[in-house]
Amino acid sequence: MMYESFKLFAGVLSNRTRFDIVMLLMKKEMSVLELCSESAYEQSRVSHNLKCLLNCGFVDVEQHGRRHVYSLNHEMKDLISEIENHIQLYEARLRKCDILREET
Amino acid sequence: MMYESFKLFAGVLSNRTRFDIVMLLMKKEMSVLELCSESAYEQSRVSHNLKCLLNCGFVDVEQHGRRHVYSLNHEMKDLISEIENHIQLYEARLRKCDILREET
DNA sequence: ATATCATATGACGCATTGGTCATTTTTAAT
DNA sequence: ATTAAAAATGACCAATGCGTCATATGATAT
Repeated sequence: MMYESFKLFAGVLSNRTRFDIVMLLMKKEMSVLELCSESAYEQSRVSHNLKCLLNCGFVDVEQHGRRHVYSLNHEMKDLISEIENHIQLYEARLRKCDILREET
Repeated sequence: MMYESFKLFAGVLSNRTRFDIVMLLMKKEMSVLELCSESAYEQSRVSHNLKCLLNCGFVDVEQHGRRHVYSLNHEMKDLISEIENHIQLYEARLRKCDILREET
């Protein structure tokens, strides 16, 4: 079981589009179009990936008129910011292994 | 940059074969054949994935005669056991969302 | 030197994933 | 009721990832 949930978690976030969306939603809740303009990804792309995030419990939606406002699930928010810390550690370790290129 | 390292980390572990190998190496260091028999994966499969794990800094090798003994990078070991804790949290959350099926 | 054991590598094929385009659904405004 | 705005969906295609099979490399023992 452990693995299924890890795979789900990792799979969701190891995609640039979804990762970016999640990071945007870390700041504030947004509608689909707002996410589009902030991310510069096209609408259907954002929608498809929001659906995925919704299915996996990463985000919640609330509908106001014709805007669907997406927010990061507040429990996920905590979890993700903790993961962020770990990743920074991991980054440092990867650099030691010369896996990651230095930024230009 | 953050994303690249996350993707690397997540990508490596969101594969059943590698995940299993890592979990086996959490217990003790092993040769390729030992990993094969413990995991029931065939040799080339294990080798390919060990190479990946090696490239990403997850594991180290030491050669004794014709045995190549793989061990979990000790820094990674800490990191992974911390991640394990988070995943348990995440699992609980996913269950609340009815994403994960109950075990049979 | 040859045979055998342990591991690594390469090439190929299948399956999965993800993005795009076009279209549809839903809601609000006039 | 029609139009326009906002979001969702479906189908298709391209790219990627992964496992398998066959083969190669390296190391030890005889």
